[in-house]
Amino acid sequence: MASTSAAKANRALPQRARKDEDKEARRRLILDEALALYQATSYAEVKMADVAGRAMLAKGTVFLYFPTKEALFLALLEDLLFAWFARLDGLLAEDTSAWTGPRLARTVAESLEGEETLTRLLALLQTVLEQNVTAEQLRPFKERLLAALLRAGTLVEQRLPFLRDGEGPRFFIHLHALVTGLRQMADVAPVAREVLEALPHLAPLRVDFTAELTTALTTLLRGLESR
Amino acid sequence: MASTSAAKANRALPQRARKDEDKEARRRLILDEALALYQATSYAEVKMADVAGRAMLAKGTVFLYFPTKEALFLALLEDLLFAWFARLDGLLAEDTSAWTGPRLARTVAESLEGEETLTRLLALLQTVLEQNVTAEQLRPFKERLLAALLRAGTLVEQRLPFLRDGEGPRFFIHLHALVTGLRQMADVAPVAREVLEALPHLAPLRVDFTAELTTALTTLLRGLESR
DNA sequence: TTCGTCAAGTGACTCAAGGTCATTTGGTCG
DNA sequence: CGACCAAATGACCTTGAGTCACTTGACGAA
Repeated sequence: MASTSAAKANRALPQRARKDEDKEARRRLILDEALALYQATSYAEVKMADVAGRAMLAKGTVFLYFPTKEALFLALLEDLLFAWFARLDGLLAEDTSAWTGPRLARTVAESLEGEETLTRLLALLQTVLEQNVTAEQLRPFKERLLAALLRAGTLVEQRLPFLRDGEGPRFFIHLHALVTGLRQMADVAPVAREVLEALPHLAPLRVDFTAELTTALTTLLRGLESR
Repeated sequence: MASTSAAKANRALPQRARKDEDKEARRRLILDEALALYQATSYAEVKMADVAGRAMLAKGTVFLYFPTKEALFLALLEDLLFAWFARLDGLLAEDTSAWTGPRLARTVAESLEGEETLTRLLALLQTVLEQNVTAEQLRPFKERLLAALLRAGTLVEQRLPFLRDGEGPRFFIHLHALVTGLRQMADVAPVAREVLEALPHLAPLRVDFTAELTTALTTLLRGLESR
């Protein structure tokens, strides 16, 4: 548990974060350390004690900033998810001419290419993260999600002339489902990976996330276009 | 933890299951009790001690039949999943004439209509169940899955003339992804349900599993047909 | 029928990890 | 400079999965 860059950032902070900005910095620090651990392992393997250790804080302190492990990871997901939405909005706003289905499919799939952490967290959302969180913690997330969904949905409807009213947001519902499902299939647990690699004839069960998402979205949009 | 029908079945068994058939019956009993608890609550809320209690067995005995909680639920999923595949195979074999995309979409979606437990477990597969299971336990599952996928995929290719080689199995990959994702969105945790019900404007975030699966599959298949 | 054997069954125990809280202490302000 | 108080601490609590030394019922042999 060597000193990390984030831990260094911590030492720059006063020992007690009394100003709101210091609190925010410490919160960020905890999120960063949790993220680093999660990227290296899995949700179950990330221990709250380790997060605290890496951030050079006592375990109890972490619980001052996040009431549960699930709340911590929900906050992490929130950061990544809405950052992605913002980036996608940018891509959709860049070119206001009419788009083709395949172009949208590619744009979306590629925008998720490097977002393994985001998509892994997304797959945890309903089965894990929403399990130990209060309604008060969940509400703002859902509110932001809806807003982002409607905004991005509207943009998509503007780009794709063949979309009918309300099909933009629905596109994102299906996207969410596909991302969740495909990420689970593509990013298998070490045991599963071992099994799949040991038995070559199981190759059809292996899934390339971006490739599969692209074809699924392309097909889905072609289906909408050809009515 | 009153006596259940399965517990009654247990009492009909000898106290020690020495014959293979008795062992199998006891194994089934444990699975049935775990299923009953899971249907009433959630994976996290099912305690191994409760499963044992309902089956009128000591906790240690349950671990004689299933090495981990995850292995128990994987076995449960295996039962339900391959029973469903068998039923779907039946439906696909019933009428050997050419099918339309919407017909297949409806058939599949409806065959999953009453399978909430199956689809909920499926959504747990990669994020939870494969986490604490050995490769030896997982291999037979994956083998059976591949076989079922190829068989059902072949049948689908035979019914839908517009499908190209290998697109039958791929259809099931996408189906798996959609089912996993949509189930997670439709079957939200109690907290999430509370939030969504308290705030009517969040209605767009609610998902009707069968309806959404049907439209997604229909659109997907139309996309394949219109090339 | 009885008895020895041994695997099935048991439940008290261990262990790990999330979460709590009485106590300590550093920063701020009068 | 000292009092105050919220931030920080870490020993402790709780819960639940999983273990294992011991008990016991089923069955075959005598």
